[in-house]
Amino acid sequence: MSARPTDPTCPVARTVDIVGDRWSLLIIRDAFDGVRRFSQFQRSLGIAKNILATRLRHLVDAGILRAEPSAGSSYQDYVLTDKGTELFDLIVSLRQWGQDHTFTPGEQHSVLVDAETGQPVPRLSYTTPDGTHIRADDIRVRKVHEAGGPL
Amino acid sequence: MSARPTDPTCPVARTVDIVGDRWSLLIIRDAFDGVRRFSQFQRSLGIAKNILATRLRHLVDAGILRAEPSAGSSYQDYVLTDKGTELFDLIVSLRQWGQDHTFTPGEQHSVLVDAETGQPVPRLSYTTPDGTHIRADDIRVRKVHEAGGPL
DNA sequence: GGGAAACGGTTTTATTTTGCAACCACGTGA
DNA sequence: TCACGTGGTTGCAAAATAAAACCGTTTCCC
Repeated sequence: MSARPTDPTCPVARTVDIVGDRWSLLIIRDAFDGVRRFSQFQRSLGIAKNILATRLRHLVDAGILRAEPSAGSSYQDYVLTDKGTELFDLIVSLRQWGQDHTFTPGEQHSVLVDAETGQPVPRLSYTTPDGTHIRADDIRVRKVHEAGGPL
Repeated sequence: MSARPTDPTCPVARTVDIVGDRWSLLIIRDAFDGVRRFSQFQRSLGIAKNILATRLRHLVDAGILRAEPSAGSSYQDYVLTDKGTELFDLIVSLRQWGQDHTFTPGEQHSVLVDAETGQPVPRLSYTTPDGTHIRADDIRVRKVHEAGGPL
């Protein structure tokens, strides 16, 4: 996806190189919403067919989507692989920030609901395994060239 | 940033319209790492100056960065606003997925460490306020046109 | 089975975005 | 003051994206 490789030691940069463009992110969002077929993506996104084709190819090549035969049809479905499904947190992050910062109070938007009960999902936050919340000030990034003990 | 407005009821789409491109995301990443000056961004990213200028302008217009006078200089700093700082989860999501899926076992990469102790931050996961972990299968998206009670 | 429409693309061509290099005014440092 | 760094802008070339036409296959429907 990326022209020139970005900082090769930064996981953020590597992810951005793979999914860091408008259409890829929206395709992945749709995939989480159950969109599977070429024409469904096209209608949902209003994307040109040629660029949809190249994006799907890239995402398949990247192991994020898998093309598999569609049930009861000779066409194929594009479905999230496990690797793709693990982009869930990323889509949630996009969604939550969008809810918080791009809608006026009364404005309607789609919401996450519990698959069983249909109840809205409360706001999610990042925590460590022991339940501690982490915010931006709590951490910093240690680059690979910095000292810091073995691994 | 976006040519044609995407689905106006989807918070994911709105966020993608604002920060859903390679350079904006990397600029925001750098901002979290303490980069503040035009030339620092330029050197860190290897980005052309004209496109850096337009991206910074967009991010300032979007309220994600703020241009403020640099301490002890007549130049200015670009610093994250509160709105921008709340993109922290998004950058963490990019980072964690990148760590998990774009590095081979032995390969070195930058890591998040505790600002105080310098210890690596354990893997973060999304939880509800009562501590429940949420995964992709647990939820679905309810679109605005679907019924679902008031609001 | 036959015709029409939908599907899943590819190709061609136009438009937009990006990247590069040169340039420039202002600040700063020696 | 003289050179260099900063923070851009401008003009041009290259690349990515978008729109439209086209095309073989599949499915729908009678």
